[in-house]
Amino acid sequence: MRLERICQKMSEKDYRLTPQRQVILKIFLDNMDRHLSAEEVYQLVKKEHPKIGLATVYRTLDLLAELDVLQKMNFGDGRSRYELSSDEDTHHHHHLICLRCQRVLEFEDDLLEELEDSIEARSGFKIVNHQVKFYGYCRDCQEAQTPRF
Amino acid sequence: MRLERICQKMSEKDYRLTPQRQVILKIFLDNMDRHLSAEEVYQLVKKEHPKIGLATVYRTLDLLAELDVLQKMNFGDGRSRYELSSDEDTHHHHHLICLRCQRVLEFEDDLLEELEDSIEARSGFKIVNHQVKFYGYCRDCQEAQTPRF
DNA sequence: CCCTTCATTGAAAATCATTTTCAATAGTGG
DNA sequence: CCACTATTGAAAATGATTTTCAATGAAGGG
Repeated sequence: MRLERICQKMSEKDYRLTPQRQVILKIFLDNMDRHLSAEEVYQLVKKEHPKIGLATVYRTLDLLAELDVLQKMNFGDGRSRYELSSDEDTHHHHHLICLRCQRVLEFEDDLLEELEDSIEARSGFKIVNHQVKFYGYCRDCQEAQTPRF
Repeated sequence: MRLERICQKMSEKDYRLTPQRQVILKIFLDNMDRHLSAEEVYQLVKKEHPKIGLATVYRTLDLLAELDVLQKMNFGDGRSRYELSSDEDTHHHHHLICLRCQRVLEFEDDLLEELEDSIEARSGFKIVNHQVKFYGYCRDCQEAQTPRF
């Protein structure tokens, strides 16, 4: 999502784009490929804004998730992770989580649309969002001989 | 999953089927349609086995999830939830989570198989499991006029 | 049987992520 | 410049889950 659109969303609801929030947003714009936890964001933010509090990070992440600027997700490691939302509707991707190295890969795909339509038609449930995670083994770990666990 | 198969899995790894574990398993066999949290399991177990400790519940849930007897899942309400695994491979279902009433509906479906195959072919990632959640509004809540939030 | 061993248990304490409280700060509109 | 309210940082509180530890108990060997 572009910064302009984000600012628009924030001012629509009378939220201020404070320096702390700017820094946090920048973290996400600079790390589009990562799925950051609150603690990780905190560590990154502190480099530019050392006196920020962890609570502010949590509050900002909540706020941005509320605005749909961030997607809050759970990869089963006991903490929430966040990534920038894709630009309205387009650009769908799923997460492939490696059971061996714990890496999270992204995978572009639109096929889920059909599935959603089919479910809506059959169940009467109106779907507005989804979260899909595939667990398995990435290419590297399939080849690796050494079991890690 | 049938009890027999579960016992088999446990003895394979030298785990004992203690009374506490039996009661917990029974809870799941008697509540196949629910997605119980540890606390909920604890409350149900206490009726039959009042002096069980919460820690034992957590330990047993971990153990059963480890054995793939239970699926550990997260519906975003801050606690893990568990359900009996379906019998090997067959019987796939997804979860439809209502954003208004928070109810979790189940939906039978096999269409994801194709998607998995397609992803495996294109990404080289070997998928062994998946977790799919659809967020939206159930039939009742679509009709309801009163917004809940 | 009795004894040793080791998994299991309950209760309490500890941990960890997240949320709340509260007083201080800082933008904004007048 | 003032008043109002959003926002912040630090500390305390919360809530789920995990760990610790001593006590219990089942299983096998002698």
